[in-house]
Amino acid sequence: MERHLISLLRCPLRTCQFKQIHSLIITNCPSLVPVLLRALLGSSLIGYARKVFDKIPQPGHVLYNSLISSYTKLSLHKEAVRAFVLMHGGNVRLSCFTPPSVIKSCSSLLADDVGKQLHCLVVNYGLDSNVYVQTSLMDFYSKIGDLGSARKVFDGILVKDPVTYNSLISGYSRAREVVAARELFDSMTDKTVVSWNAMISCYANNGEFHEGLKIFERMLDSKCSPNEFTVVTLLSICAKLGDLEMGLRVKKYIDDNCLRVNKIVSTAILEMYVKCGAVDEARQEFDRMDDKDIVAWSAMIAGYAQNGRAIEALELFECMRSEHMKPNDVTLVSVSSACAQLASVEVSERIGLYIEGLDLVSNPYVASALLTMYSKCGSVSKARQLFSKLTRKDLACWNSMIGGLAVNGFAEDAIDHYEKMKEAGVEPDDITFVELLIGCTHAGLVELGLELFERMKSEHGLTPKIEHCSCIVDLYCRSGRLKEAYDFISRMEEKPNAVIWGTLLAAARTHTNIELAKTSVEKLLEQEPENAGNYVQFSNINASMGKWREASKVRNLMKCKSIQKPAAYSWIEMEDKVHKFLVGDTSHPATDEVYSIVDTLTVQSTWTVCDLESHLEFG
DNA sequence: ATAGGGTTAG
Repeated sequence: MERHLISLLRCPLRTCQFKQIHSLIITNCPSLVPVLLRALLGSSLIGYARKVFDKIPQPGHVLYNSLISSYTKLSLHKEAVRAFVLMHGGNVRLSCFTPPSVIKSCSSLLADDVGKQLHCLVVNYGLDSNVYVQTSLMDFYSKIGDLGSARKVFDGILVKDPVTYNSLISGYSRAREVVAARELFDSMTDKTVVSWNAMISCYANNGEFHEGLKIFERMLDSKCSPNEFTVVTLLSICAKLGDLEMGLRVKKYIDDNCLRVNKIVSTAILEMYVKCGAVDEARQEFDRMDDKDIVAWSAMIAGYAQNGRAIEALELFECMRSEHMKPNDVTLVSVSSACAQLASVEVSERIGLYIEGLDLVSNPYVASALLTMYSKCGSVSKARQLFSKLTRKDLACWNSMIGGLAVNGFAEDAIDHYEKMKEAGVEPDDITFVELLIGCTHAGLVELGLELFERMKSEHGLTPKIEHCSCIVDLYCRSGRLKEAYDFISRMEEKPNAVIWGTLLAAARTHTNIELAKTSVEKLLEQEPENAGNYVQFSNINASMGKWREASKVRNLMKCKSIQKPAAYSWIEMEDKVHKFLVGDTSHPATDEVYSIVDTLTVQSTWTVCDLESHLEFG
C-alpha cells in the first residue's frame, strides 16, 4: 500500500486525484504526508500544499525549505518571507538551503530592511561561507542598487563560478556602472555566452550602442557562439541606431546559423525594421509569424503610427479586434497616437470613448496619449474633462495637457497648469517649457514668454536647448520684432540651426525685410546645402530684389549638385479617401470640375507674392 | 545570470 501510494505520487495528478490519495494517506499511512506535500508543491498546487503543511505538528527545516522555495519560484514573495518568519519564530534550525530563497524574494520585493536583517542572521549562524547564500546576497544587493555591498560579498566568495560574475555584471549594468561592469567582464577567464550577452546588453541599456557592437565582434572572434539572447539585444541596438544595414547582418546571422526564431526574436526583427523606417518589411515579418501574441500586434501598430501611417495603424487595430485579440495599454497608446495624427474629431472621440471605457487611463502612458489625441483635433474640453478625472498624473500627462492648452490658444490656462503642476510636486522639464513657450507664441505674449524662459533657467536650473531658443526666435518674429530676434540669435550660446534661420526667414519675408531674408537664406544654404527648398527661397528673394542674375545662378548650382526639389503635393481628405494634387496635375478623375472651381476661386482672390512664388518651377 | 511593444515638443 505505502509503496503503491509513493509511486502514484510520482505521476502527474489532478487535484481530485490528490484528494483521493490524501484521504488514503490520512487513514492508512500518515507518515507519507511529507511526500504528499512535496508532490503538491511540485504540481504548483501551493494553496492545497499550505493546508497540508499547516496540519503537520512540528515541520522541520526540510519541509520549511520546500514550502519557502516553492513560494519564491511562484513569485509569491511576500508569502515566502512570511513563511520564513514563521519558521524562525518556531525555532526551527536554519540550514544553508533556506536563506537563498528568502533572500531572492527580498530582492524581488526590493525589501531592503528584511534583506539586510537576513544578511546579519546568516552571518550569526555562520552560513555566510556557503556559495549559494553568498550569491543570493550579492544578487540582493545588486538588485537594490547597493553595488558596494554586492561587491564586498562578491570579493568574499572564494570559489567563484561564471554565474557569480555574470550576476554582478548585470548588477553593475542596472546601476549604470558600465566601467565597473567592463572591468569585471575583462577579468573573467572563462566567459560563458551569458557573460557576453550581459556585457552587450549592459552597453545597450546604457546608450553605448557602438561599444555593444564591438563586444559582439570580439565575441565572434572568440570561440563563443551567439544565441537567441545575443541577437535580440543586437537587433534592439540596430533599432535604436536606426542601422538597417547592421540589422540585416544580424538577420542573416540568424538565418545562416539556424537560430531558433521564437516570438521574442521575431518581434525584435520586426521592431528593428520599424525603427529603421522599413515598415513594409516589418509587416512581412509580422505576417510570417504564426503565433502572434499581443506584443507583436502592438509593435506593428506602433510601427505604422510612428512612421506616419495612421490609417494603416487603425486598420491593423480593427483587424486585431476582429481576431478577438484583447488590446492592452501599450496597444492603446499607439492607437491614440495614430488618431492624434489623423486629427479627426469623429474618430478620436469614438476611440477615446472606447479607451476610457476600458478603464486604462490609470496608466499615465495611455492618459497622456489620449490627452494629446483630444488636443490635436481641437477637443480641448474633452482633454480637460479627462485630465480632471486622472488620479495618477505623471510629467508626461502634465506636459500633454499644458501642450494641448498652449497650442489651442489657451496660453494663460497653460501657465496656470504649470503652477498647479509645481504645487502637485511634479518638476517641469524642458518639454514643459517648449509647450509653454509655444503657448506664448500663439497668443503673442512676448514678455510672458521671455519671463518663462528666464524662470526656466533660474528657478528650475534647466539649460535652454536649441528648441527653446527656436521658440524665443519665433516669439519675437511673430510679433514682428525682427531686430530683437536677430540679436537673440547672435547672442545664442549654441550654434543656430536651420529651424531658427528658417523661422527668421519666414518672418523677414512676411514683413518684407529683404536684407534680413537674404542673410537668413544664406545661413540656411550653408547649413543645408542638400535642401532644394533653400535654393528656391534664395532664388525667389534675389528675384524680388531685382537681382535676376543671382536668381538664375541657383538653377545651375542645383543642376551641378544634382539636387531635385521633391514634388510638393496638396491633398485633402474626403470621407475615407485622400485626394492629392500636383501643380498642373490633370490626373484626378474629376479634373475638369476641379479646375473650373479653381478658376472661380482665382478670380475671387487677389494674387499675393507668396501665391506667385509657389508657382515658380525649378530643377 | 542575458532578450521583444508605448506617452509629451521641435
